This record gives sequence, C-alpha cells and structure tokens, in this order.
Amino acid sequence: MGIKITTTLNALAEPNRLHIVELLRAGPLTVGEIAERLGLLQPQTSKHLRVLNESGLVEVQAIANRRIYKLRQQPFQDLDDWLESFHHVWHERFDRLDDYLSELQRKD
Amino acid sequence: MGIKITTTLNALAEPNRLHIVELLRAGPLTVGEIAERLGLLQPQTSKHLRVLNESGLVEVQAIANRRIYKLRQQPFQDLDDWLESFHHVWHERFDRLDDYLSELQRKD
DNA sequence: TTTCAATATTCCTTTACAAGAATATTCTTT
DNA sequence: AAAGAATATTCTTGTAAAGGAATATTGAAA
Repeated sequence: MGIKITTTLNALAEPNRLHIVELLRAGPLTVGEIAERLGLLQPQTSKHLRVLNESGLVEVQAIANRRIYKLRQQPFQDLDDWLESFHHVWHERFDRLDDYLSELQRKD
Repeated sequence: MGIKITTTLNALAEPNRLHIVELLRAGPLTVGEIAERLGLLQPQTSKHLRVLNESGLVEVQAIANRRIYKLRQQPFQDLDDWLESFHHVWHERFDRLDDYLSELQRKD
C-alpha cells in the first residue's frame, strides 16, 4: 500500500526535519553539511535523517565515510495527490453549510 | 505570519484527525455525527476537533446545542503552496547528485 | 597499525500528547 | 424548574519521541 500519509506528515511535522527537507530542495547534502547549515549537532541530525529515511522522504548514498542524503519524490507526490482530493471542496459553487442547515432542520 | 506549516502538519499527522478532515471533505458535520461515523467516543472527538480548530484547519458554527464543524481552506492552500516549492526539484533535467559528486571530488 | 574524520547508535531524562473515565456546561424540551 | 441532549473540559496515566552526552562504527590517511 506504499507509505501511509500519516507517516509522511509525522516526519515533516518536526521543525528540524522540515528544515532539513527544505534545505535538501537545493540538492543532496552530507550529514555534516546539513548539521552545519542548520546549526544542529551531528547526532541529532543523524537521528532526524534516520526518521526521514525510514519514512521514505529521503534516500542515502554512501561515498567513503560520508553519507549523501537526497529527497525522494514519491511521498511529496502522494501528498500532492491527497491535497488534490480537497480541491473540489473549495470549488463547489454552492455553500454546503446552507444545505446542511436545511437538512438538519428537515430532520427535526 | 499566518499559521505555521508545522502546526498544520502536526494536526494532520494524527490518524483520527486525518480521518475527521477527510470526512469533512463531503461537507460540514456535527460532533456527534463525526464521532459516530468514525467510531470514536464523543470526548476524544471533541478534543481532536479542538486541536483542528486551534490549528486553523476547521471552523465551528454553533446552532443551538450543536456545533457544526467545517473545513477551512487556508491551511490546505498553504500546504499546496509549500509543496509547489518542491516541484522544480523533480523537474530539473539534470541529476543534481552527479553535480554534487563532482563537486565533492573537486574539493578533495 | 595507529590516528583522524564522518556518521551512527545508545542511554538517560524530560516533555508532549492521546486515550479513558468522570464531570461540567449549555441549550432544549416538557 | 427539572430532565435530557449535545458538546466541552478535567484529571489521570501510559507511551512515544526529542535533546544532550557519551560512545561505537566505518573508512581514510599518515
């Protein structure tokens, strides 16, 4: 069934992880570079990257003793698709609340 | 500065809250209806709705002793915009990883 | 083959938060 | 006014998870 959307959301909900992901928009980076640019300690950076990796948001490539992290498309695509399922809500030409209130009153 | 994206993500990361939001896609509902349709107890439903409300994801309209909850567009719009800032990542015609590896080697 | 650099892991402590149960609040109806 | 719905709040407890500090691992270089 692929990655659950709550897994993605949960991973991104943590501010430091969100920053990491935003940082990686500009391209792949090593752990040390991420830590430096975000002012994080290396261990916490690794821990956050672990979560991001296990959530499928990033992938790693090992080069010597460095690990290069880069974004994966899939979860972002899935989030996009999920958000699309809400588009029709705002574009309905009639206000559903009105309908609902009439409906409520009808039942009483 | 509006609603922080992590606030939105955090609210949506909880499975029951995600279900509530998905349920509200079809239109506004009362607390009791939400609880019933999702098989939740009323108190927890109210608590989740409180979080959703405080996060700006839903708004309430009181009618007599019922509270009707409906989705708000803003946070979804914001999420959409945020996701758009990633689109260019996948559409670059060249693989940034290659660039990065060359760059790493150059520095050594 | 030691030493150094980059990264990961473990342990500990603290905090956030979700569920359950009970109770309070508010409005309606009789 | 009293009783009953619908909803919100409080209190408690269990658990996940984040940060800090220390240490383990892996590869490179001297």
